[in-house]
Amino acid sequence: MGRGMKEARLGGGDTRSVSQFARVPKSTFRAHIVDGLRQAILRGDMEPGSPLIEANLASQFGVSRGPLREAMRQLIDEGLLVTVPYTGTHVVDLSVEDVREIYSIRVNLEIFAFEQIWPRRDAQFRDGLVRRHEALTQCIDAQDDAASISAELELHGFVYEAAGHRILLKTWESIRGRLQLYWAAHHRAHGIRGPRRDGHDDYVRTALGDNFEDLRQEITGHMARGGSQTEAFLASRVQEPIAPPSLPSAANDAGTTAAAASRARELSKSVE
Amino acid sequence: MGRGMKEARLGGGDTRSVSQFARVPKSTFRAHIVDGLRQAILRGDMEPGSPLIEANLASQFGVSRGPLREAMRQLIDEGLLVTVPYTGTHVVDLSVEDVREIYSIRVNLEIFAFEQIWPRRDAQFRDGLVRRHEALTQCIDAQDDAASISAELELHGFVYEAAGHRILLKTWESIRGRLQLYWAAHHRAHGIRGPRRDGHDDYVRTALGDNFEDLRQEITGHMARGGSQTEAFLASRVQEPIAPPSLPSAANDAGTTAAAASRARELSKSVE
DNA sequence: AGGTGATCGATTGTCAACAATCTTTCATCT
DNA sequence: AGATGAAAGATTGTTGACAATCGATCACCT
Repeated sequence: MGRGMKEARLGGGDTRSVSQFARVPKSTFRAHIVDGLRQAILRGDMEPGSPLIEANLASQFGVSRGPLREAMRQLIDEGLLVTVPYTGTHVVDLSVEDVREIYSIRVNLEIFAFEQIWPRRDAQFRDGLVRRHEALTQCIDAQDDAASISAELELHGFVYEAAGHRILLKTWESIRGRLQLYWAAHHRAHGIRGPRRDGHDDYVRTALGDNFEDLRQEITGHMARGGSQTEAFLASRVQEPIAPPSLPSAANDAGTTAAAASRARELSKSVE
Repeated sequence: MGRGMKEARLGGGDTRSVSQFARVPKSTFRAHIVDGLRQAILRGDMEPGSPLIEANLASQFGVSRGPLREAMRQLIDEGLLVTVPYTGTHVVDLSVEDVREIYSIRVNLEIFAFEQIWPRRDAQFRDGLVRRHEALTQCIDAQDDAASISAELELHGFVYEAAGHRILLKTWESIRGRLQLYWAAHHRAHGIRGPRRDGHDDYVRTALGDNFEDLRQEITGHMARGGSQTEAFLASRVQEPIAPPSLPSAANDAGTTAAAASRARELSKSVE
């Protein structure tokens, strides 16, 4: 049926017309779907725990199941989806332990990022940081919570990008998705989100200052504040997945498949 | 064909099963191929930079291209393969910068791992560490270089497992592959590998001691030694790329997430 | 000769159908 | 009734064929 419609779809959905001489990204359906799906998940179009069925998503994206499966596989590796063979794939439902881990390793990674860039901080770095801080403040003033989440992630993410450390950046990106996912859920549940308007003033100030130790302490404290707030919220939920076995190397489990599947009620809304 | 095999890989997690009622064997061709391919790559069956063609591998594994593609996609995400759409997929060829990044972040992650487990070190931890250290020493004495590499990775990996931090562990695993890949190449090129027999004595001693600061310095020094040795090797070979002529270490990333990393990195330098 | 454009082979991307497996439902038995 | 087991429906896993793209080769034009 749709063999000949590929070109039209490809040209229509892409927004890369103004590149001066930038390498045109070789387009693949898979790449587009990864972006679209990730965006849909992070935007909260599908609640944590809700199932994703390949056939539906494939038709919604207008492609066949092949490319869609590969895209899903990538999001699984990113930690945004969890899957059980022959059974189903769901949006990840973060446990208290997960969020705790994210915050704890964030402290470590972000300090490492600053170690990398500390002697190389220049005007460009300063401007980038300040600009993103201002953007964040404006979003908070406008009480646009979704934008505030993105702006805060942009602010922190800028440090990772500026560090010029590819492995570090990739690690951050794999964490960022889940962090954003959690913040979105937190926001939906609590109505209002938490970042105070001056929550990042000290962060930016010490980041541009001359005392690394001050920055280290600020980051530690910053994360501790976010972490405790986070855990309080998660603890208030009754969900509480299975306690991991008391040993290291606890395999991650999406909880009992029956519970997860039956709990999944809201089917996927339109994704586009 | 036979479907009832073993080994299952849940998304993101490892194929570990613990309790007596562990989730069993749901088999997937993809899971088997991922393991087999990874093993082949790490074992050095295919040189860094050599191409992987889907049709050949598919017939070689006795499956169709679908599952094989998904398996390759996972190894791409792990950083063991690099791909260019419509063009080809190759075993990653690490650059000096890559190895430098690996070593630098290893210092950070391993110290973090010890921070996590430091107050919880018990007899089991001590035994595990000592046992792996002995295994490593034996491999070195036997002059079995391949086994030495695995043993050394087992020793360090044990710390990450014992930390009980899933994100940390996954990050380590994503690094471990490339590290092993590099060590194998190093070994093939130099004939003999480098770890002195007593190279880890101080490491294990401080890891089981009472002074965290000593351990921190030992790890930093340990990695610095490995790193400098590494860079000397890579620098010596920088003028002589491998057999495949038009090769890649310049722009080795796919149109997926890795592209974003490199793109962001370039952006931080260029104007905007 | 040097550059230019078409052609061919090889490889990856995509599709639609088929097979295996899981979950649920419902009839059956104790 | 409660448990047990078989059939049905739904979803994922797998396959082989087809289409799009890339790189190299070679004829052709200036």
